[in-house]
Amino acid sequence: MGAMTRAEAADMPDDGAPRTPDRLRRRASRLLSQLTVRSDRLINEGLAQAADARKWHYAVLASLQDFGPGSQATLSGRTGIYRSDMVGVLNELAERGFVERAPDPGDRRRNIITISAEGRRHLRRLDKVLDDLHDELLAPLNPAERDQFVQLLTRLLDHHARTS
Amino acid sequence: MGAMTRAEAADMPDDGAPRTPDRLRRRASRLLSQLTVRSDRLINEGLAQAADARKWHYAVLASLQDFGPGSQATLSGRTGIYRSDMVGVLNELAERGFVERAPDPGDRRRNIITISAEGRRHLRRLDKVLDDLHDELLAPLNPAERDQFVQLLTRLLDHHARTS
DNA sequence: CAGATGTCAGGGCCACTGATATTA
DNA sequence: CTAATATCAGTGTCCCTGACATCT
Repeated sequence: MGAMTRAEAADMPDDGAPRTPDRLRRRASRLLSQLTVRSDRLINEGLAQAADARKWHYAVLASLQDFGPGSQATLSGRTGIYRSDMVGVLNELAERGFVERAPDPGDRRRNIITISAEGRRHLRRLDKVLDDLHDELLAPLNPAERDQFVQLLTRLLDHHARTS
Repeated sequence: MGAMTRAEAADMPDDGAPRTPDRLRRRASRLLSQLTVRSDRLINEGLAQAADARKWHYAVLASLQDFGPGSQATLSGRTGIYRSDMVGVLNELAERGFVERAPDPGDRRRNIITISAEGRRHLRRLDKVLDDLHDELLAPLNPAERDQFVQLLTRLLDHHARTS
């Protein structure tokens, strides 16, 4: 190999900073992205199969139910969905009669999005499906640990949401 | 409007299962994906800027350093990078002289990937950069909480890795 | 033959950018 | 004029599939 004169075997602690053999498994960023892939798949497949829905549907409907009607830009801010992607999500929800999109008479640039009675019914269903899916997602943790996990995630997210 | 005859205000607890007003903020799946977006961006931008690297580079180099040389399929298994994407990553690493790709004399389907002395040097640099970036990522947590967080993530990931 | 390997082409999802027409 | 809004077109990344030639 040529460079082997100085740095020999792969498990010698003198060159490559081996620390502990599982640095790959301990990096929080890697754990996060790998777990999120599984979580997203679990949620999306579960919602698709049990309610013909996507996670965006839930975000929009819950935002409407909990904070009232709003423009698409407002919903974008509440849910974290991009304005450009919001159009498609609302089309899907409006097609199924879960929301209504009406022009704002006071500001004709805006649409005012409202949740319908069917939308509320659908939201209740989604909440039940999501409860089950989160039970599966968090299965290895007991209730106290689940709270702890959510609390840690929240603190991290809040910090980085304000920062950026 | 029109369905408003039956189900009135958006904050009435009788139809849409309002529980607590922040159901959107408490769903672990949402916290996970939102935090992962920030984390991935932090890591990728940090690595790009400080070391002209991507996170895949770290995964491959650390795997080689900690577990020794291997075929591309082996590395794929160790790092979680898809075989189809591994090609490109190894091309980038080989271009910069961090790994060497040599045909396996014992099995001519395989390439054996080896980390070079320069690769080891680069890996040490990446580890330092990643330490700083994780310090930023986990800034709101004290050391005990960071361990706890990593431990919770590990348990969840292990559970879902075995399941699927 | 079945099966593993490296490679390439491409799909789908998602975060994100940029442009445009409309309106305030 | 500027700024905001809804919309559309398109980019880049990542996870993943499918196909192929080569080799065991």
